[in-house]
Amino acid sequence: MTEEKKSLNFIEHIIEEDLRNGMNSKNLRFRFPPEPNGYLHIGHTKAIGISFGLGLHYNAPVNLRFDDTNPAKEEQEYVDAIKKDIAWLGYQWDKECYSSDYFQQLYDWAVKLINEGKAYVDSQSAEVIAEQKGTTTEPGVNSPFRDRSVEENLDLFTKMKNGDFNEGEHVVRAKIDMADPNMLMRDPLMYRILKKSHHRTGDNWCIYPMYDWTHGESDYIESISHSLCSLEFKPHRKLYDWFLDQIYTQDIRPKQREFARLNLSYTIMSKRKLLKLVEEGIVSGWDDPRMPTISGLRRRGYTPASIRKFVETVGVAKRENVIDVSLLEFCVREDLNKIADRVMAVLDPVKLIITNYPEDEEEWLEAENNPEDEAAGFRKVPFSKELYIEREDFKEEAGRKFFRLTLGKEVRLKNAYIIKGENVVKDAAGNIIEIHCSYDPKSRSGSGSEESKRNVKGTLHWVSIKHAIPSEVRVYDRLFNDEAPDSHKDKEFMEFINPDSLKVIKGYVEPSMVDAKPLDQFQFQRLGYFNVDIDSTSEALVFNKTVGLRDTWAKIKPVQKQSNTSKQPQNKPNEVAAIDEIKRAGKKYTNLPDEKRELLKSKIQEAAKKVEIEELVPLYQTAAKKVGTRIATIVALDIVLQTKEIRPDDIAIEFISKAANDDNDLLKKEAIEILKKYNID
RNA sequence: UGACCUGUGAUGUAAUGGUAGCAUUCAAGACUUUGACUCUUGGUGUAAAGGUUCAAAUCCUUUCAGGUCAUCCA
Repeated sequence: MTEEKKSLNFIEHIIEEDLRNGMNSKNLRFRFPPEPNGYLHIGHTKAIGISFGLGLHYNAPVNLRFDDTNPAKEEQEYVDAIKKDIAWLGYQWDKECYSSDYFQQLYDWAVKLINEGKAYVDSQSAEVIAEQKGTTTEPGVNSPFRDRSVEENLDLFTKMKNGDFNEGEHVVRAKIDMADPNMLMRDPLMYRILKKSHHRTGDNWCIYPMYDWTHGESDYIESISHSLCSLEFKPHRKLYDWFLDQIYTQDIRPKQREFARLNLSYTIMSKRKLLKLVEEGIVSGWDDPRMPTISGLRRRGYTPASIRKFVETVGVAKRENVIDVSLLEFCVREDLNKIADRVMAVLDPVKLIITNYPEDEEEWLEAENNPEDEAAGFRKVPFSKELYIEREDFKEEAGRKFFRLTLGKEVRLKNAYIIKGENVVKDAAGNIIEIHCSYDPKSRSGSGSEESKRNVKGTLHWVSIKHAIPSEVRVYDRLFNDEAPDSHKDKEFMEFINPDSLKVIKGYVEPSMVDAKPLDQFQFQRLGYFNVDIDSTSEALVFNKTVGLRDTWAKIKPVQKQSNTSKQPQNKPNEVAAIDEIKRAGKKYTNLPDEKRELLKSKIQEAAKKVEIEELVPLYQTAAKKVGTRIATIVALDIVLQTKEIRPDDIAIEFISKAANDDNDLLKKEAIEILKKYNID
């Protein structure tokens, strides 16, 4: 163990405190309890990372427990997939457990509760029980069956177990308090009748325990010390503890603690919604490389180490969060940079002819596999008179910031020679079909000559046409165009699907790639990280783009006018800054006293002069839940209209009217004033 | 109009009454046979108001904002 002082998260603080209070660290034990009803996704990795990370930190065992109490939704297929994914991530569980293994114990304890008058059989319908529950502001009423005798309860429970009743005829409920402010304490269900085969217990049971009755008791059976789950289970804690109180006799008593779940920008995380993407054919399956599932990420080329690093970096706390995908991307790049061999591939080719290079000559030049890893060694790449280079790497003439090939300028071909652009050949439509250039024979990389060391500003990657292997390359973009596709009250997440999330293109890779095997990872130099897809064969190579390289050039080059209208507007830096300014101001707006608010307003107005209406609309939409941002956006819109001297168009009107009907008075006031100003009803 | 939870730069997370730190993003620069990597530098922050204290992000009060809770789901 290193002496390194890492800051602790709040869960570790809790554990440290328990240890200080006399808990033996040998009694520490954690668990990860997935329900086997779907595939694991990046959100689950946080929970996995927390519990298994704690196990590693404290050298404590971590159980993998399948929470399989609902045979209607669960299948063995998912159990297998979950185990595979966790193992792939690099975590080792101690025991493999199943809630279903505890059905008998749970049943026995339920009998004990009935005997003690703490549970009863209710014979009402689901609807009636729901009605009697009351609401968050009104207490519920007792079931007429609440005071059945122990004998009757026992008899009915036995018959339920024996299959004498149909589904829905009876349930078992804990007898707690129908007036408790916590809805979960209002006589929660413990058992329901389900005449379904279970993937492990078969037809042994036709009554199945509910989550609340199962979870804490399972933790107890397994001697879990700290039972960590996500925040939405916070209200369940009271019940968790109540159930434990009924059966608890030993020293070790599990503790439930809750953390905020992971949200990723431009991503959805709900199993139900992911399933919809699969079912509607938006993606090719659960392992489609665009999916946020572990299997999708694996196929896309993400490494276990990068995902573990991501989870670790993201941290643990109790507040709602949205993590930017750029952090995930950073984590893969960081890992792949160290381990991926570099190769050359051209994805958008244009022919380059070296006029003074001998016709039939070919040379096999030495290329370094990975400058970050000396052990990676070298390989040979073939050079010849006719090459492909990236179309984007040539311009007939260009400004001084363009470091690539232009007419009359020199650049280096990576691992090869320095060349100079001479002239171009165009087709009838004016498209460049060939670039002619000359090379400096003495400038070969690694030859040791003066010329080989000459410094030219640009270096291009290339492939020899004769030797290159044509391959399929799948280039992915985010699946959704919206930062938070499932947080809009008035819009379905499906509306934000990016139609260009997959582009299949034909690329040319260097011949060393013949031996590439599925899931092998490479850096296509100057382009990004790519891996070999599982669809790939030795006859037809298929690559996935894992992630691009960081590209500072792309940010400064002028945006080309292209037809892809679905892309978000490429903001110029000062507009981005202005939008940020508005966002930031909005965040504070509602909390300020009036005078300060005026000050903030003038700030917003200043910033608003630099933006367009089109940029305000999405800002308003993403801020659906943030009142301050909505107000700031409306204030900004007002100024935009004024300074540009335009009347609001339909979009703007819709946008203002929506604001005028908002619950927040401040926002309402601002919006109504604008409507008045332009005489709109 | 209840109960519970949560508010720290753009994003995420530290500081447990004592110097607001780290990572990512962004910006500028150095280096470069990858406009990558690496390195240097820089910007933005404790929701608001009041109180306790020598000292408050931290404790108290109020306000504001966000979230969760009424499946025979987990």
